Amino acid sequence: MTNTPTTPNATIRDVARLAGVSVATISRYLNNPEVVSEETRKVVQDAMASLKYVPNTAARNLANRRTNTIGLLLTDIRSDFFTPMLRGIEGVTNEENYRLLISTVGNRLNPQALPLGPENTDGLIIFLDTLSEDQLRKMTETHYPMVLIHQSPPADLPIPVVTIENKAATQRLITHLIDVHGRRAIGFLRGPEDNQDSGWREQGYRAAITAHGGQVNEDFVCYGGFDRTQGYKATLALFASHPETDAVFTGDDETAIGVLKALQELGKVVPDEVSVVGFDDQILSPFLSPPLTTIHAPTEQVGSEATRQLIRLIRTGEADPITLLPTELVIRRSCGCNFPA
Amino acid sequence: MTNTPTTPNATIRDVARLAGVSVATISRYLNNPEVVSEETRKVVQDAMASLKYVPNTAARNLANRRTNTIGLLLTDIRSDFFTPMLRGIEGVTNEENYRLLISTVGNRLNPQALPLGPENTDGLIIFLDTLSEDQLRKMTETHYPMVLIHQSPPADLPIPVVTIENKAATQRLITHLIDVHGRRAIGFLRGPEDNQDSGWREQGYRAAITAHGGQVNEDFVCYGGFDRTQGYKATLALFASHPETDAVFTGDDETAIGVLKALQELGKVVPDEVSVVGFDDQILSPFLSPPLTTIHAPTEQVGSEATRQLIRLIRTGEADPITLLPTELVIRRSCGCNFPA
DNA sequence: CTGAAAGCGCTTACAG
DNA sequence: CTGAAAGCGCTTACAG
Repeated sequence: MTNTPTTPNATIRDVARLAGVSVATISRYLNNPEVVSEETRKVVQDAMASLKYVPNTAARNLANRRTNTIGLLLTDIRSDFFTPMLRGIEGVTNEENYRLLISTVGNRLNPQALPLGPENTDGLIIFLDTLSEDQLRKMTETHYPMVLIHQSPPADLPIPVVTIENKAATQRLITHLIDVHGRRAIGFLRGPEDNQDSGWREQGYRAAITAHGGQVNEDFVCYGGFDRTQGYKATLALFASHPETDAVFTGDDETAIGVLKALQELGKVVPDEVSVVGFDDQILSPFLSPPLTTIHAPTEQVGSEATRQLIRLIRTGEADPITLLPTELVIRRSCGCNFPA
Repeated sequence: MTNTPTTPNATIRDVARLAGVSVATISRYLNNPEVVSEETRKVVQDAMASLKYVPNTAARNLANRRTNTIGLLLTDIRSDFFTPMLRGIEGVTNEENYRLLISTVGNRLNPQALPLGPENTDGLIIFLDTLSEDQLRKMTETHYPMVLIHQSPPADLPIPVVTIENKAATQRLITHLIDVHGRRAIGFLRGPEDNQDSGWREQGYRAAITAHGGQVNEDFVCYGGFDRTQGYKATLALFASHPETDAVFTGDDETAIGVLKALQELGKVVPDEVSVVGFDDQILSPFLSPPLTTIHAPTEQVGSEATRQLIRLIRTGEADPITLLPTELVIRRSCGCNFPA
């Protein structure tokens, strides 16, 4: 299958010639139609149409010193998490007439050559642990607009953050397990060591237990990745050492899948014998069996809000230092409640 | 939070001045270091480093008449399907040093203004039903490189396609239901009317039944979207009119979730009374209960292969007219086999 | 409301 | 191996 180049595209000069006006007028028509006289406008329109003229973006970017593009930097493209976030980002970029450039970087490897930067984007949305503190610091020095998602910047760097409310929601969830379902031995698969969301959730977990006069048994706080397999293994290990466990709270819904599988193998009936609750409310959560009680994280909004903040930062030089989006308890069946089937 | 612009970036001219050479030499160093003398190279390196020089992409693009960027055009960002595909695409663009621009367009609405085109990308990957035949035709006329995913072009348009093998795999799957599990009344939730994959799967379904001396009962072929809710409703309707149904084949795994839910409510035990099988092998499929027998679709490879074809088309003007990636039967529990738990 | 001209930051034949 | 100069296709003060 062959694709041979055709006649080169018409340029602004061609349009000007055909319309019998100057290139400046064409440019004005493009950027500010109302300053061009009604009559001229018509001629220009016709000329553009008959030449099928499409302005050259590179030339406009060069002359304007901006790219009208924002970048999204990720470590990888995985998980249910990613899709709604991207949808939120893409929705706003589309609305605001920005283009969206996406790139992954190996997790903090090869710190030099970033594929996205001032040379091709007006600003950057940075997801989670994508960049090292050092890189963030350098990029901040150049005043390149950036917004972080689900990660606070190093203390002295004024980079805006968009993330979700973790602690209060978790406290509410654990309190529900204690008050309504009488759970006492609540395992917590907290997630990765350095994940900030996990840290806040752990605070909520501890606060809930302490507030009920309990004391946190450190055996119940298990570290690990957000990952089905790890959830599966951690659950088996937890019940091996603490068979009295009567509830498992996982740092995300993804992990809950592994937990449910492990409990099934152990012959523990959920939720009769053991409650299972998660965090995120991913799209599959209502379809698990039993349907998962969890905290709804507004992931799509995180994406859209981060994009709005970034565009504001680009345009006005200002943004909210921190945006904390509200989360919400979603009661289903896996905690022990009677979820309408 | 404020972000004030800083001193403008160094240009090639600044570097040339500091290094005491011409801008042409700097440009050569950038594009073809080996043609610059060892000695000059050192001086240039130092100058670039001390000025923290970053070449301006817009200027390079303008001078080169290319963007080093490829575009991905979608109707929406949804489903488990999207993530692996994007991962495949992004992997190759990264490898080949292309940037990736992503945009959605409302499904064939507003046919004029595409956000992606020759003005900002060297070529385009087009997913499914994103563009009308008319648009494809116009863009083909300009010899703009494009590759279609999961959709053939109109007959006379030479646009390369990357998709998967649907028919043979489906025939194998249905044959398995008939031969191994003795199923005879196999409902088929085929998916959207105009989806080409669905069309091929339907051919496989019919071929399998016919090959076994059966006759296809048209009541068993149900149209609908790829969607849990529709799967749920279609299943209820199917069993209402045909309670003898002993298997359901859904056009994708997503829909199978709704099918399983409906069967549970109907009190039909899967797979003892009814087999359920899907297509795609999405990440959640092994975690459904029971684990889903399905056809594995190499979605990530579809993404990477489409990207390779596009880059080849851009660079050489040639690409394979059609790339059909192999699919594979994945036996789990929901068909009736004994899947190792 | 419109035009002439300089400039955006690079690349690349053409000479040497 | 290197430089001077034209060109890539736009935008935008400056005049008028």
